[in-house]
Amino acid sequence: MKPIKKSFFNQPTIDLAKSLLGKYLVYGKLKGIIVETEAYLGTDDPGCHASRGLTVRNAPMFGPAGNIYVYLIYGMYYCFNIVSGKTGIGEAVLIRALEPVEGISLMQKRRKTQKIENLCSGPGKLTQAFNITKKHNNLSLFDGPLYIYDSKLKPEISTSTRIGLSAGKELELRFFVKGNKFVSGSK
DNA sequence: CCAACGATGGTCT
DNA sequence: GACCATCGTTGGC
Repeated sequence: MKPIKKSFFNQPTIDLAKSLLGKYLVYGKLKGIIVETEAYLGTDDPGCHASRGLTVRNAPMFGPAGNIYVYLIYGMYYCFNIVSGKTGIGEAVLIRALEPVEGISLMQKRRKTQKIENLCSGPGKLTQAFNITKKHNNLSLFDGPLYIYDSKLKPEISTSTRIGLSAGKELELRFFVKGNKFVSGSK
């Protein structure tokens, strides 16, 4: 098991959002299977942070594919995104949920719960479980400490509208593993 | 079960 | 000063 090749991130953002399902997110001894993602499509997508052009906050989204974009939401939680598309267009994939695989006891400690289904089943939960913060903003997935590992899993993919948006909510850009109990909102 | 709501702070107007 | 790509708790049934 090793980090996925760089060319994997060069596919179109919607394809990448689907392809990431079933892959591993790895940080030290922590590992989880990506089971839920959302695509954000640059300046033409009203739900995307990049829709109003380059700002201090969204600058990492305009960087090269495979970089990391982390931002603070509601003053308390971080969201973890993988930058996608060509440099300068502001696209990214939000990682919304993971199925915990390794390092579960540490995740339980950080999340203050024993319940496995509640460790990484939401964008704010998984960053808490993995201790992903603003210090990871604008790093790349090739230089550590965070990596995407390849897998041979071929999950069945379901689609829906994105969650929590006020603009662009009609677009079907959320992708998740069908029937997986670690997807957000599954309780 | 589920709907409503408050916490909390950076970013942008 | 308003707006969030959220979550845990509360209080109703």
